Amino acid sequence: MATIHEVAAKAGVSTATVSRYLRGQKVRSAQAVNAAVAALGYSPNAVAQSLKSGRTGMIGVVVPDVTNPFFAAVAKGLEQVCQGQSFRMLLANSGESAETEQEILADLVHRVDGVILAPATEQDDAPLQLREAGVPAVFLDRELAGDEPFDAVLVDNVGGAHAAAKHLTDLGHTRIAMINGPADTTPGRGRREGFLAGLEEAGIELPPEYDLMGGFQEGTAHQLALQLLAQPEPPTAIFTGNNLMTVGVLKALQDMRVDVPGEVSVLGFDDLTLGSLLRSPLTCIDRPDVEQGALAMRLMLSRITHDTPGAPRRIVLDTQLLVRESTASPRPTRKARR
Amino acid sequence: MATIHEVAAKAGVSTATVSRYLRGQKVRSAQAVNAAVAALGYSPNAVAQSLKSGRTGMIGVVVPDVTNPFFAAVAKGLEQVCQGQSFRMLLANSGESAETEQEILADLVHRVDGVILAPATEQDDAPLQLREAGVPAVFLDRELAGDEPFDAVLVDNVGGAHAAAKHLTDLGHTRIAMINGPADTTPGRGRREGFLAGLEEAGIELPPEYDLMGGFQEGTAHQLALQLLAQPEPPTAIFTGNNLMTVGVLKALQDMRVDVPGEVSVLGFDDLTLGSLLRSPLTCIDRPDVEQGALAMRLMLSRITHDTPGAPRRIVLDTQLLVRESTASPRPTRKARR
DNA sequence: CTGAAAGCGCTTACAG
DNA sequence: CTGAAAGCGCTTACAG
Repeated sequence: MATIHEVAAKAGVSTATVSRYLRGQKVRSAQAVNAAVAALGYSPNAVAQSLKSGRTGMIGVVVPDVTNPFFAAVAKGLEQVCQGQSFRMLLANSGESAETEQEILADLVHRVDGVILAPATEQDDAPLQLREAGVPAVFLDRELAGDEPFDAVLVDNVGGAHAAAKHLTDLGHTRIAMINGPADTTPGRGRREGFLAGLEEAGIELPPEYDLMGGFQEGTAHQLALQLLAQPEPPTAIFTGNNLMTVGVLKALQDMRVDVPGEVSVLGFDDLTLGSLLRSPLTCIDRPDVEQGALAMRLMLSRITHDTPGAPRRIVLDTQLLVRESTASPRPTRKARR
Repeated sequence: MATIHEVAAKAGVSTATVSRYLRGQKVRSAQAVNAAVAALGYSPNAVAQSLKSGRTGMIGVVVPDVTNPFFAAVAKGLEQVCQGQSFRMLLANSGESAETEQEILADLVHRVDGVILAPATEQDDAPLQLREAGVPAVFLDRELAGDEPFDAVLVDNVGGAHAAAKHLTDLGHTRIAMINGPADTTPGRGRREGFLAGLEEAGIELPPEYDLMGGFQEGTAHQLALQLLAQPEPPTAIFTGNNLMTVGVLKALQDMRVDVPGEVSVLGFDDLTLGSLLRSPLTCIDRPDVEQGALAMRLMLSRITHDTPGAPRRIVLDTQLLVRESTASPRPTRKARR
């Protein structure tokens, strides 16, 4: 690949002049420089530019799993904003592991202008190194437990889960179970809190055997759902902590030939891509996922390009109860399944 | 952030010694250097290292849309292999636009060690610049029309679509429609070719009014499906060119209250994430998507790290017909819908 | 083993 | 407007 020196030589000028020409400054030899650039197919080396400027034009994005449609949608929002401002995304998967996340951040710290991340847990201290290194960070959908102030774009987990509980109790359910993700993550904790509060308002308890927790994954939710169905008194409604868990539960119910919502109502936090095409179109707590990504990126870029100072901003997006067909009033009589 | 100079000063050695120590060489002052590194929280600047070495440790990945679950799955495969070899992925969306792709590639060319991409069209010549720049390229799921030899990891579009046609004709369908993506893309062309061949074997034609084409998107497929249903003699079976188009068609059929497979059978190329949970579990042409990504990344890394020379490799993965419940024999009698 | 020095490819005050 | 020169933060032959 041609360097600026070759262009300068060919055009009979100094590298400074070539550099200036490329940055749009007036130069006497514009003609010659332009010709040389074209002839050599020259484009400046971005790595060298970064070393000089200290800017890389890249935003690191660390998510637990790109395959999760929620994060895919978020990535789309991030990308849209990013691209418009000629920044690029450096995408990495932490796989919900704090160690992996730590490695990724250490590697990213010098090659990005900022990091947008969904930390593995709320106790995670890996992100603190970003602050020490002076790299702007924006938390996405999750934050840290400490009172370290960071920018964050979140969703109203408590409110959403509260609405979910209300919907189920309003329908008349009393035997309600929750299959949720880890309580040491922002969504896990918030959704639990909101759901319990909602149940309590209706005077309903969540007995331990209905209070199940696992990774935010399809597989674990599938198992937990089977466990639930095997109980002497299975619930008539299940609230699931995220989209992946909803899928696991729906598959378990389908495997066991349990009718939804006839025998069991299902309400998920987060919609499914094909929510409306399902055998039982999913009732869910919906939220603006693409927008969440777009907001996070805008927040980041305003920090970087306008060098916006000031206190961290915490944006909390509203959720919406989307009533479809996977929830209904419980049947008057029910027998335990086995 | 601390530099190697500060570490050297603190340890009372030269920067060369610090550098050597960090690369695992034996140095007399290991103790002191180690202490200085720790005290300053030093980590080498990856950008500077790249400038020296010419290696960036990054692989550019350019796809039309990360939100498409197929590409999300591919991205997962790419990521898994990548991470294991301590490379990072620089992900960009071309949005099916050759211009955007061109810009992205121009920007990426200096900051990545290789590019894995799904070109917007087969006539696209943007990727040729990668070759000129000496940047290894691997085509993913799509290739170029010319006989430019490039590495590629593809899927057997012709064979898969052929099997799809056979399945439908075997069921007894004769009025079969195809809603496919652009013929100037590898999948669009191949699937068309295979499907037509399959129909022909059964002595069935594809009349122009059953031969619909649009972008590989949900929206266009939705419209085209409505168009199909409005015809005096609508088809009894529809083959869709990709997952997004399948969703569009299924939604259109649901909107119009058309029973699947009672009134219309649907067979899609590529599975849907929730294929089994749908109202009519989808019969489809399935393929190993995560593996396709993993293979592409392995191919890329073998080019880069082993500096493997030799002719371009073209890997074509097999597809599999997955029969579920969205296809059935046509009803003996049918009336036109309106 | 070690350090001084050159150089990766740029950009930008500093003189002119 | 222009060029020589310094410097961004590293690494690595080259002498010692």
